[in-house]
Amino acid sequence: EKARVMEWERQGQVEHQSQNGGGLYVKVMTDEQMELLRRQISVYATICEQLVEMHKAITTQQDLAGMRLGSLYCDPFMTSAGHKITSRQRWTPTPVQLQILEQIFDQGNGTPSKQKIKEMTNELTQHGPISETNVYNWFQNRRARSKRKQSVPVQNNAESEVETDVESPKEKKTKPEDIQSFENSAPRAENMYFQGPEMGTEMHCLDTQPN
Amino acid sequence: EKARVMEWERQGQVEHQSQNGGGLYVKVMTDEQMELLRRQISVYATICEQLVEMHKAITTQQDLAGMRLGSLYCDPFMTSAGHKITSRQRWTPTPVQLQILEQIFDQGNGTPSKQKIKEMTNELTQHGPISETNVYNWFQNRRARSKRKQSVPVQNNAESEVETDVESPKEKKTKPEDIQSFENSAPRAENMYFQGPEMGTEMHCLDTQPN
DNA sequence: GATTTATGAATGAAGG
DNA sequence: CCTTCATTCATAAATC
Repeated sequence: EKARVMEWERQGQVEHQSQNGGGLYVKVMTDEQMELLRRQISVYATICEQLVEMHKAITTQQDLAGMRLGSLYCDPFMTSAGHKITSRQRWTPTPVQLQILEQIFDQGNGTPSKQKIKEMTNELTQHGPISETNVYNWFQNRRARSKRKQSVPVQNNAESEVETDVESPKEKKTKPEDIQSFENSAPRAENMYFQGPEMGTEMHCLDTQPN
Repeated sequence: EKARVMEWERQGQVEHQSQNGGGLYVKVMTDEQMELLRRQISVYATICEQLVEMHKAITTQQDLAGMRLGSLYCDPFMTSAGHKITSRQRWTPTPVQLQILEQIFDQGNGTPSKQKIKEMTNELTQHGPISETNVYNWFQNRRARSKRKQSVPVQNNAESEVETDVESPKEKKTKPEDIQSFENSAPRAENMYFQGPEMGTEMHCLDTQPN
């Protein structure tokens, strides 16, 4: 039942749109499925809101006592896949950092100058460890990869080698610019974009000020 | 407006399926949009889990139990949901594709150029769904893993440590020690808020599974 | 059907 | 900038 949300992903038919000569695969979902999704998302939104509120209240009232409970959360489930915590040897942007970076990136002001990077780094430091090199690399990678960011049409190959006479259904990476503009049409995406699993690394240290 | 998440609903095309005689309207979304949605949901799921865990820890510890937030744990899907709510489908090579790929790989022609990948993809499409990205990834992984396989079975002498000595044959590897200056300091919970909790309206307490 | 393994994919960093 | 590599994550497949 937990996978109900994305159920449509599996049962949804795959439509072959043969417009423009080049085929384009798209997923199809019914209104029912969409409504289901909408509800599920709403649930999450509400829960998050409530939890955040509560947590705020609790930590505030607890702040008086000056209790430190940071390390207490460490284990619960930041290891969603049962991995070791200490294995990080390379920088990983915190959710907040990611948000900020994405935001700046979306402003499309091309390559950030060295000066700008310095500023950014300075700002981002407030949200976690980061270096100018990290920022620089991030922008490099982000730009480079935004080009082939086209969604990979991963379709299940239920049966082996069906001779589908398709030409090249998944090559919609015609122009990077097109994709770019397409991405812009999904506005708030970046604001919510935290890449789940890594988040735990930051969250568990909820104590605001280690004295 | 709380319906931002469903933005794709507006931009997605609407397909008219005239099957069954009676027309049936369905929404259409691209893979990219779907991936976006998936991530958004994943974000919520993770945040919820985190918050719940933290909250549990706090309330358990201080035991003052003044606030009754137990109702928040009541959600049926929270406990079992997690990251599993949104699952990504991934490409799996068909036997024939795999065979071809292995064959090409064995020819030792190192890194396949972009052009070569395109050709291969084109060829492999005859034997099942596949994209250039898939091919690219496959070669990357194949090479990386064949390299790693080599370095492992080298030790057969008087050996005592068999746990952390599987270093890659590189010497420029970073320090194995995790002297990382303590993950991150204090990412306040507020930082995790997303500017759109207002999208939940019709939902309050879960237990919504339309089962 | 719960765990473990194999492997496709994501990404930070280095090289050119 | 672009490409490549190393590492990690997530999940399909395999195993128990």
